[in-house]
This record gives sequence, C-alpha cells and structure tokens, in this order.
Amino acid sequence: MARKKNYNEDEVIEKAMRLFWRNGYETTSMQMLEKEMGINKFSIYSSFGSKNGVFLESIKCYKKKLNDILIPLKNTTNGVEGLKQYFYDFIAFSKDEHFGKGCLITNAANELQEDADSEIKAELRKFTAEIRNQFALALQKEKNQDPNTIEKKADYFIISMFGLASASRVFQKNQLDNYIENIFTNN
Amino acid sequence: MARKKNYNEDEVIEKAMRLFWRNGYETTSMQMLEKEMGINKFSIYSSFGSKNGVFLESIKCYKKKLNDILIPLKNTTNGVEGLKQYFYDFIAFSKDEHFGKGCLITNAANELQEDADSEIKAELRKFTAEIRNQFALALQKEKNQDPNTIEKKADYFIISMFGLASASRVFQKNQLDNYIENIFTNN
DNA sequence: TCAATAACTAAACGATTGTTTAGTTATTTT
DNA sequence: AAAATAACTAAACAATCGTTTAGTTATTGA
Repeated sequence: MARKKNYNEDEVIEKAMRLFWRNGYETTSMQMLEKEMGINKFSIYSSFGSKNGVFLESIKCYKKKLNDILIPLKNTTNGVEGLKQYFYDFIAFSKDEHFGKGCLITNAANELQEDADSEIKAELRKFTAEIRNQFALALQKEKNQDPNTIEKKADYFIISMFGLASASRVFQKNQLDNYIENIFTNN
Repeated sequence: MARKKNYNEDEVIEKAMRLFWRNGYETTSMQMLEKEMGINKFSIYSSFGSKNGVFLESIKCYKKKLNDILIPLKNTTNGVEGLKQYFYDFIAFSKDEHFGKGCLITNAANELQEDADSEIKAELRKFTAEIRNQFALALQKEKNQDPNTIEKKADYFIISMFGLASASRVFQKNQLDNYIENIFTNN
C-alpha cells in the first residue's frame, strides 16, 4: 500500500559480505557498509536491524556461495581424492579481491570474542559441523574404513581446513599447494 | 633529576600482552588497558607512545615467552620427534586464562589488515620466519633428508602450527591431540 | 484524486574511540 | 631548603562508533 524498496536485499547483502570478508567485523563500520551496499543507514537498519544482523546475513550468504564448492565433494566417488580437490577449490574460491583474506567463517571464529553475539557463534558452529559432516560422508566412500578412523580423519581434515584458511592470509600460493599435498600424504 | 616511575615497564607490558591475547587488538580499548596495566593513560602514552606501540611491545613480550618453548626444540637430537613435542608444548602454552585464545601472533596476523601498522606486520613476519627456521634446523637432524624436502616440510609444519593455533580457538583438546598425531603421520 | 503508508534523505543522538593537555605531586640535585 | 624536573591525576579533546529520529518523497489502494 506504499512505496517499494529501491534495492534488492540479497544483492546488498552480498556486497556487505564481500566487505566483511575483506575487512573483518570490527574494522567494518556502518559508514563503510552504507557506501559499499549503496543504501542509507536507515535502509540497512530497517532491513537487517543492526550491524550484527547484517553480519549474520552475510555469513548465510557466504555459506550459500561455499555450497557450490561442496557439490563436487558430495558427488565424488573417490573419497579422499574428492576431498583433496575440495581443498584446492577452497583456496581457489578466494581469488581476486579476496585472495589472502582467508575464509569469512574462520575469520569470524578467530575475531569473535566470548561475549559476541550468540546467534552468530551458533551459525559458525553449524557451518563447521556441516562441512565436517560432508568430509565424513566423503571418507565413508573409501573401502575398508572403520568408523572410528573416519571420525579422527574428519577432525584432522576440518582442522586442516582451518589451517589452510588461516595460512592463506599470510603465505604464497605455492606454499599452500605444498601444504595441501602434505595434508594428503598417507591419508 | 626528578621523580622515578612508579611502575615497571616490562611488568605492565606483560599485563597488556595478556589482555591483547584474550581480546584481540581492536576489541581492546585504552580504557581496558589502563585498568589492566594499572597505570594512567598518560603513563601509557609517555612509555609506549600509542596503542600501536603498546601492541608492538606486547608482541615482543609474547615472543620472549614463546622462546622458552623453543629451547627443547633447539636442543633436541631427534628432529621430527622434537617438533612433535613442540606442538604439544605449544598448545600447553595457552592454558588457564588463555585456553581457546590461540596464539597472539597468528591472531594478529588474522586480524590486522593491509593498511595496519607496518612495524607490527614486519614483527609478525620476522616471528614466522624465526620459527620456520627452527623447524628447518630440527628437520636437518633427521638422517638422509635432501634440502628441498626440508624446505617443503618446514612449510608444512609452520602452516600446521597456524592451523593448530586457529583450531584451538574452536575445538576441544582431544581433537587437537588427534590433529597433532595426524600431522606427524609419515612425516 | 487523495489520504495512507512506507521508503527515502539527512541530521542528530549519546557513547566511546585513541590522544592530548593543563594542573598537581613527588623526587632529585645543587 | 629551594629550584628543577618528571611522573602523576583527571579532565577535555576531536573524531568516530552504532543507532535513532524527524522530515520529505514516492507509490499504493480506495
């Protein structure tokens, strides 16, 4: 019964997500978000409630993007080899403007404190559990694996992903390649 | 020719270091530093110049503490086994108030942006290079290693340390133990 | 066509950021 | 003892933080 929004919420959230990814949560200010999202503070608040709200939606947006990388892993018939490909896809995911910026989720996990917004922390845990579950499913496709080994390996690979994400903020690409190769040596 | 300082700079910097370790750089405010260091803002500025200056000295203080963990690695006769012990010592280093807070240096590397204080970034790079050098020296004690392999392995272990530091902020201790064991499987 | 309604602009909000400065107190040396 | 000096306290600084609010503009349904 009144005016329509002059912007698409999904579109502006993707822009916010990219900004958060580049700068982290604390460093990103509402002023920067206004400029990047191309809409007024009022519009941001009416759509997402708070800076925390924008970040929460940004994480969901990031997860959606990351899902595309998980598709080959879901479809792989060769468990460990598929996992290795996922690791390469994962660092390839952060290219151009985001190369050296790591993973938005692990960055958030590293930046957020104990008293940080609990909804965001829950989202981070959910994400980690989901990826780990996909790893375990892929590992099940290997023959002669006992369940206990799969759990341990899933832990190892998920933590290695954390390491890869963190390291990609500091190291060169050829070092990361070397790291991935080592991760899969005898695993 | 006048009044003496009522505080010891090394002592108050260690307190600052602990605060930064717990909270990260951005989240730690001058007000919090005043309270934790037990001295006035004026004293902080007259001793360290700026918040950046306090952080820089905090990093140096952290490095000094970490050096104690490197001593066994320097003295080890069994390269890889010594490295493994270092990894265990490294997670044991973050106990009590700092358990789950990772490593101050890698936290800073993850938090600091491109435009962050360049002196701090240089200190971080120096630290990483030093640790990596110690890893390489330890690996040289293994017999029949070709130099190229040592370089690759040094990369792998230093990135694994990043992963371990990052992961320790999220995962349980037994998962970390499992991770360390996997890092050293066939390496 | 016109009242209703919601999205818009832009200014202001109080709180807090890192930093500086004025004024006071304590210690030192001559 | 008294002038000199530096460490102290505490208040204020401008700038920016995330958030809100008042006022305007555009679109809607009756």
